[in-house]
Amino acid sequence: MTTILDVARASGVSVATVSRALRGLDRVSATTRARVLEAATQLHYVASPTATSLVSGRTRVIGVVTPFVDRWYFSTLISAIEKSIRHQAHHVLLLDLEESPNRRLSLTRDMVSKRVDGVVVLNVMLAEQEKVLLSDLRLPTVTIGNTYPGWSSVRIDDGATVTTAVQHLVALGHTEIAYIGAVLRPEAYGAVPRERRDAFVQAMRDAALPVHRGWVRLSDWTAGDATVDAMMLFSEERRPTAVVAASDEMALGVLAAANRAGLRVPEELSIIGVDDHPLASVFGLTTVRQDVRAQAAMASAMLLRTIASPFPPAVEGVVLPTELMVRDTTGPAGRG
Amino acid sequence: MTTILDVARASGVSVATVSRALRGLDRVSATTRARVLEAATQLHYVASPTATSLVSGRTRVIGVVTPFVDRWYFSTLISAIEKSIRHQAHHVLLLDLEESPNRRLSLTRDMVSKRVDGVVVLNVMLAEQEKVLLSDLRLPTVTIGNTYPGWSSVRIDDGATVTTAVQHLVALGHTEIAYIGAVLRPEAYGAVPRERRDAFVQAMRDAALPVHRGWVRLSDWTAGDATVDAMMLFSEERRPTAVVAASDEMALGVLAAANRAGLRVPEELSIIGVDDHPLASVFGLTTVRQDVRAQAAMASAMLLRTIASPFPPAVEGVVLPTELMVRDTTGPAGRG
DNA sequence: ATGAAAGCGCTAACAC
DNA sequence: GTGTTAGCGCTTTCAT
Repeated sequence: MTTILDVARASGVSVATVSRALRGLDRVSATTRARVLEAATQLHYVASPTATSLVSGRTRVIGVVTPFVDRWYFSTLISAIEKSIRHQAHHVLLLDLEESPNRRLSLTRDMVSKRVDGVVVLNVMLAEQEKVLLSDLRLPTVTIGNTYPGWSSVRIDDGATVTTAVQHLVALGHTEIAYIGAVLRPEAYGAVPRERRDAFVQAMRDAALPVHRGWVRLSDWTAGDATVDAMMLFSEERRPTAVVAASDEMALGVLAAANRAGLRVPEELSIIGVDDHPLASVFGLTTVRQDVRAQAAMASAMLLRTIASPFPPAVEGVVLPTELMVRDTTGPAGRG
Repeated sequence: MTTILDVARASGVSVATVSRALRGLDRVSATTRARVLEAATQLHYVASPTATSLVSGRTRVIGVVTPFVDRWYFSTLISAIEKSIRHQAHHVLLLDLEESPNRRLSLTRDMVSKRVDGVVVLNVMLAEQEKVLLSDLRLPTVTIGNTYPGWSSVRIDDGATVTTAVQHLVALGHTEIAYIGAVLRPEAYGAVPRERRDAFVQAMRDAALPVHRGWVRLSDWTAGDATVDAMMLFSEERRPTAVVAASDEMALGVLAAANRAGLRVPEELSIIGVDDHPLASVFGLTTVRQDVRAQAAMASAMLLRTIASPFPPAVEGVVLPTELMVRDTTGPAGRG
């Protein structure tokens, strides 16, 4: 490994000058700088991030706290965060809290302490202790999806997504509407599932429509689970004419179930999701779109700004818009 | 931030003793160790990874070089790698090479130099220069999917997946078989697309079946692209009775296209994919399964072993088995 | 404009 | 068993 000392020797100056020259600081003559750069390139010199961090106290690493890394919403956020910060020479350290299907890891001090300059929390429901940890450490924190007092956040209006979905169906004349996507594990998914579920109930009430017993199904937020739920729904005597799924992945599960049950979509069953997952357009799924990458970009920018700023972090809450994408899985009621 | 010195003062010993005590080394009396531990806990002490790295020369960070982070195959690998190394107190640094739809970043010296202890390369086709870089840096490297001389690898027999798929269809009596998943950008996807495509042609030849002009479709390895390709296929006079897709995501795209074109599956069209994507079982997609998480676990274990070993890395090439999963999208030919 | 030297927080070699 | 001390590779005063 070539060190700064090697470069210094090769260019006949001191390490201090090399440091200045390479970082583009003042008080280095043009000729010296050229010489140093030459030597550095020659020797393939890269400053040790470790040593730089030790002296500067900054790691240029952002911790991304996430309940999953292999689900679309989360991997898309992670991807977009990385792309937003790479240009500022920052890196992503994965802080994956997934442990097993029914348990998650706690965010602990040794995961973040002296390791990261800031944290982006992706839609997990943090325990009090975990929040205290980040606060104690004075780590600038921005959340995506959830909100916590004292921290900046970027999100969509989750209730509104489902309200929009219900209103779309109501406008099509549907009255028999079921909902898939209530939640089993709030600590893994944050407040979003509850918000969407509550919004469903409220929107139905606002439309003076009944919410049938058993038509608000629990689900573990996966397509497979949603398929099972939908099959239950379809196997009963009285069937809904439309289903609102709290995510597109679940909506696809419902679509698959409908296919299997021989229900024509949308003639006999309308389906609407939330997200605009890449497969939504492929399957012609009507959905309420959210811009996941934009949320990641905003959150990253806010975090980097806070880290760079000498002032105490300003708390801002950004709510990004969503958009109804009418495609082929929703249609007028009463054609079955 | 509390440092080792704080702990030393609090427990009335030297920093050296604190260091030994906390790391469970010999030559520390039980009582002293207890006192140090007590103080450390009290003060919420966590050793600075930065300082430790500087002196040890090891970062306990593994770089994961990937062409995408938000696609199923890659995010699943990343997730599984993280879970395999977290127990050994190692972390994942994302080295995301995705830049824009049609270009990727180069792996550069400053991404890895002095930053990571080893690298897992996920199915990217590295340029000569990038390989030389990793070799120069003497970074232990394990690849998943691709193989390179001199590096250990974990993969499946990509050709065999497609051969299995073709043979399954042939056994069902199909003779008019199309293929979706040839490749546009080898540098982004590695050798896999070509291997699968070649295997298709060979398997057809072995079965004495013709490969029709235009029935080996290019695709950018996404469901959306596959849908477009499939629609082209379906719009022609002569239609295949079966389609082999090089991935499940593409197979789902074909399925969506079939739905749209009003083709009954599997009566009028059989579809088979590769992967066993979570949505494959949901949609009843017949596929050739690969165990992505197992590949990640093996590769991680090999890499960690190499890093820990004082000996020069042994090069091993592991090939994991695949398995035909017959579901509902394939059926006998000639029922359309 | 440049250099000498202190120090970031820790580990390891050596002394006692 | 425990302490002293010399670095690890950089940045940053402070001299000159």
